[in-house]
Formats: sequence, structure tokens, C-alpha cells
Amino acid sequence: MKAPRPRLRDVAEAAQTSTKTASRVINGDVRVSASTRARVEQAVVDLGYRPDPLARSLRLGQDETIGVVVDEVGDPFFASVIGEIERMALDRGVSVIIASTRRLAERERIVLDGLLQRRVAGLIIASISDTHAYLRTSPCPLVFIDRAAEDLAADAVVVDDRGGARMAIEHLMRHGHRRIAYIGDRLDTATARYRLAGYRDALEAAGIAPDEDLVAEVEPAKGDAGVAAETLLRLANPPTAIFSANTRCSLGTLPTVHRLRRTDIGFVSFGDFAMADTITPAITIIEHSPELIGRLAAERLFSRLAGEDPPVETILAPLRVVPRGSGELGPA
Amino acid sequence: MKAPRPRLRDVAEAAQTSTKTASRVINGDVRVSASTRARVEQAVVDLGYRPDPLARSLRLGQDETIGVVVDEVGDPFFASVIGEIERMALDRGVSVIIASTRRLAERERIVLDGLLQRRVAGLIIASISDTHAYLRTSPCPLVFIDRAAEDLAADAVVVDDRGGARMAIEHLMRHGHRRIAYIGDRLDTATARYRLAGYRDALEAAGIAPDEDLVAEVEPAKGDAGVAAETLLRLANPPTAIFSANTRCSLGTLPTVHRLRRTDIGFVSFGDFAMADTITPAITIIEHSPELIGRLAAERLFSRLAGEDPPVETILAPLRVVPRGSGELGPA
DNA sequence: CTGTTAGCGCTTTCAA
DNA sequence: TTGAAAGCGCTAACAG
Repeated sequence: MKAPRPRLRDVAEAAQTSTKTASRVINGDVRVSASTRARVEQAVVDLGYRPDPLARSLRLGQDETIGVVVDEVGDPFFASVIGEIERMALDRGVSVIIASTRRLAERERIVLDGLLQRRVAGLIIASISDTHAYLRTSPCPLVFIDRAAEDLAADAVVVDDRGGARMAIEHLMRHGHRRIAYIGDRLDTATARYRLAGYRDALEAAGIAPDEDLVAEVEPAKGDAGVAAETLLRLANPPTAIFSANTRCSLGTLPTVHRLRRTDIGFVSFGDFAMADTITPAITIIEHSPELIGRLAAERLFSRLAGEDPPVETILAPLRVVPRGSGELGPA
Repeated sequence: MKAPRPRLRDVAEAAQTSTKTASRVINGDVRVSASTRARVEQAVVDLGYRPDPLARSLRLGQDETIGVVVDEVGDPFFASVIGEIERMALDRGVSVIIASTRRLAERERIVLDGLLQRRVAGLIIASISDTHAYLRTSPCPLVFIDRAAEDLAADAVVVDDRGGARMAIEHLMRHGHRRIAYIGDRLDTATARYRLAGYRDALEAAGIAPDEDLVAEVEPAKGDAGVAAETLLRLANPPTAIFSANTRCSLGTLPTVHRLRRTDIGFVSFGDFAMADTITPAITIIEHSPELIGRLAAERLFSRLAGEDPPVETILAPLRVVPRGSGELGPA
């Protein structure tokens, strides 16, 4: 019952030619006579031949697969990014291997190593690590997302984290806030550092003295954001507004804000999330479309894979404030 | 700069033995003398040798990769399922290829074909298609998730869709509702059919005549759920409660419910989502942990990959009502 | 335009 | 216990 899959040799035999010629036909080589080509094509159809991608990759030293490495697939931001990359990949018939680092540099190393070992054609990476020396001689094109690789000349698609954070704070200040809290990830990543810097920029530009009590850096893995929010709100001199530096923190913070019935507080989230527009008040966000980031990254990668060789570039995905209510609340 | 990666032959040479013996050591074959083994192991370390997974797969006719096929990675339900599968896979050092069907049977076919062609070691599939004849002689173990393959004797991890939906409706009835609307996907999938059936079961058991005006089946791809909700709420004789048959529908419906200021309506969602607990009123759900489904499916697959051969089984992941407010509101 | 030969890196007969 | 040789399915050289 289990017919072994036809091999190229079978096709060649059926078409009364050599494997090489059959191979040529299959790979669209022009230098094959029309009649031979027709015979081979017929044989392919008759036998239901499908080339073996493994053998092909082994021979070519390269795979038709791209790797995508992110913090965590379940993270809504990355889920959207991946969705978009995958869509574009599938349209081109290339498959995608996803892997998560779980925000562990060590794990990132292992995962990337494995992917390289498999000779993926290209890599899209949301790197958690600071050092990419071992990628310097990467045999395949690399596109970084969300955070650029600072020690490597490689393409990246990022947002202006610092500027975006600054925008958020300025937006809140424009609505009268002077005591604005920051809730963000611990500063393992450049992204986190830039966003905090943007927060500080804005305060400084407004001549507001920084108050370290208002800066909460939480462990990304744990659900600490809610605890941090509670601490902030219970301060003797509490903030009148909160800036959440990423979606995960927003998702962690808001339940606490609501539980404490402090929906009067100003709130801006860096990054959108489900229901942000539906809860009351609706959440003002700094929009940085994950789909767009995914698309830009994939486009870049595919263009390199197609042999184009544009200068290495850090592409800035646009960012804008989407006012929805929570960011326009004034201080009490 | 570009040191070619060491091959098994290099290791063998360095250890002054044959490739086969080196191979034996690497694959943990016992029948190798201690001294030879030590030399080979030393060589592996010295050269930084890493076996080529491609060549290995080609030779073995099997890959150390598992495939996961779902509707869409961006779907929060599947994102969580995948996250869990991936976690377990990574722990075992096997990589995961994700692919989406976008709910197109045709695409599912292509995607599965490609995966099989790559000789993946196993497959976890949220199938959108009704026919899996071509999988009957699948060379690798298959575990279906979310919906079982009805024409195939294969493992599956599902929830009791019909019972769960019934639970939801009974819960609403217990709080006084008699006119309960259903919003769910068009009936392409068994899941959708079962959930609608459960809805009907409950009404019938309660002696409530079905009203087809209260049943809205929406196109999963589009954001039709919101429109459907508006239509329902504007009915001359509107429902006092809505049952949303899946997370996507809930995410589509709730913005409309809030926009129309109809948060007085009873609401139960099949499936949890971000902020469900935070919006007002908080959303009562039928909980079916995607993580658990992912874990059960992965466990099953890995146990088969490990050579165990338990009888084919459809595993039912548990389901329960989590009351949070919206499902406990009585009719006006 | 076509075919023969070699070999990608690995594992597996099968004999020593 | 070990090794030589064959070959997984494919494609690149290089003749013809």
C-alpha cells in the first residue's frame, strides 16, 4: 500500500533521459529541448513526483526555510509579527521555523545555532542578547526586529523607542500631568533602555525633576507589573498618570488599576492590545504596528534572498499617538 | 575567516578511526571501546563538531522536527497552544515548524504536504478540512487539536464543544435568560457545529423554542461579529444575553456591545482572552486552557515519537465555567 | 542540448 | 570492536 515516493531517477527513466536532464527541467533550466522537456513533465505528472527538499538542501548547502526568533510566540506583539512574516513566506512557498528565546541570551544562542546548523536561508531575529559576534560571519542574511544589533552591521526594523516614549510623556504632560510614573521591563534590552530614556528626556525637557519612586522596572517573565502598579498608586505622593512601556506591562497593570478603581488615572501604553479600545476609559496608545514591522522585515529578507544587495539599513517603522481617552484624562 | 564546519570525517581523522566508529560514538552506540570513544569525544570537542541535521535526516529518512499546523499564528488561542508546544519541543531539542492554513482546506493540504515532504517526525494539526484520506498512510504520528479528524483514527486533544456550549447556555438560563443569542463562526468546522448544537441542546432541554433570528454565523476572517451583534441588539425583540462561541467572536462582539452601551446584556464567551477579567462587567467564560491543550497534544506526540504505542485516543481537555460578572447579569 | 561521474554529510550493511 | 564501501536524492562539473 505504501508506494515509495518516486525519485528523480524514476522520472528520468520514465522520460527516457538522465537524471541531470530531468533535474534541469524541474529547475526550469532553459537549455533543454522542447520534446525532452515535455516527456519529463509528463513523467513528473504521471508519477506524482515531488522533489525531496532535504536532499536538495543538502546538495545546495542551503534550505528554503527562514527562521524567526522571538521572545515568545505567545506574546501578542510577536504573534502578530510572526503572523505577517509567515503570510509573506507562505506566499513565496518558503517555510518558516519559529523559535523562542524566552528572553534568555543563552537560549538565543542555542536556538540560532541550531537554525544556522540547519542552513536556513535567512533569519529574522528579535535578539535579547548584546553580543552577536558569532553571527558576524553568518552564512545567511539577517534582519533584526524590535531591537537592532548594535555590534553588527545588519538590517533591522525597529521603532523609535526613545522618541515614542517621549511622545507618550509629552502627550500626558499636555493634558496637565506632572507626576508621571513609568512601568517597564528591567533594562536587559536596548528597547527598554531607550524607552526609559525617552521618558526621562521628556521630563527633563519640561524641567520636571525626576523621581525614582515613580520608575518601576519589572521582571518581564513574571506578572510583576500589577504589583508595581499597586505600589505606585499607594505612594504617599502618587502619580497622576502612568506610562506603560510595553504591551505586556499594560496587560499586567490595567487589571490592578481597575481593581483599585483608579480608572481616573492618566494612562498611555506603548503598543496596542486586544480590548484596549473597549475598556473604560479606552486606552491611549503609542501605535507601532507589529504587522508592519513583520512585513518590512520579511520584505527586506526576501529582497536579500532574491540576490538584491541594498546597503545595510535600520528601518524605522512609524509611530504615532492614538488618543482614546485614558491619555487625555487630566490630573485630579 | 570562514572555517568550514568540521565534518564527521574530520572528527574520525583526528581520532584516528573511521567515520563509522565516530558515528557510533556520537549516536551513543555502546559497542565502542572506551579508549576509542574517549579519543572521538575529545576530537568532537576540539573541532567543535556538530552533526549536520540535514544529512542526518536525509540518511535516516526522518527529521528531528515536528510540524504544527493551525488556523493562524496570530489567533490568541493558537498562539498560546503553540507557545506551549514549542516550549516542550525546545526542551527536547526538537525544532518546530509552524504553518497556518488561514482556514483554507486547500492551503491546509499544501502545507501538510510540504511538511510531510520534509519528513517531519510528527505533526500536530488543527485541521480545517473534513477529509484526511491522504493522511491515512501518514509516515509520522499525528495529533489533532481543537477538532478531531472524523475520518481518521488518530489521536486528538479536544474539548467537549457541545457540552461546553450547553454549559454556557444553562448558566445564562440559570440567571433568568430565555432569549439567548448565539454568535459563532460559519459552520465550516466541526467545532462550530458542535458548539451550535450545544446551544440548541440547552434551549431544547429547557423547552425554549429556537428562534433563528438569534443565531448569527459570521465569517471568521472578517470582523463580522461586531456587525452581527449590532443587528441582534437592534432586533424588535432583542436577546437578553449573548453567547459567543469563540474568542475571536468575543473580541469582535464586545466593542460593539460597549459602543451601544449595552453592557447590561448577559454575556458568556467560549474561551478566555486578554482583559476579559478587567473590562466592566468582567466577562464570564467557558475556560479551555490553550496551554493545557498544547501540552497534552505535545505529550502525546512525544510519547509516540519515543516509540510508545498507546491506543489511539481522543483526549478531552477539561472545561469549566468561570463566572466573572457578565454571565450572572439577569435580564432587564 | 545531453549524460556521466562525483559527492553534499551522514549511516548502514557486511565482512574482517 | 572496527572499517570499507555503498547510497539516501539531489545537483554541479565537465565532457560529449
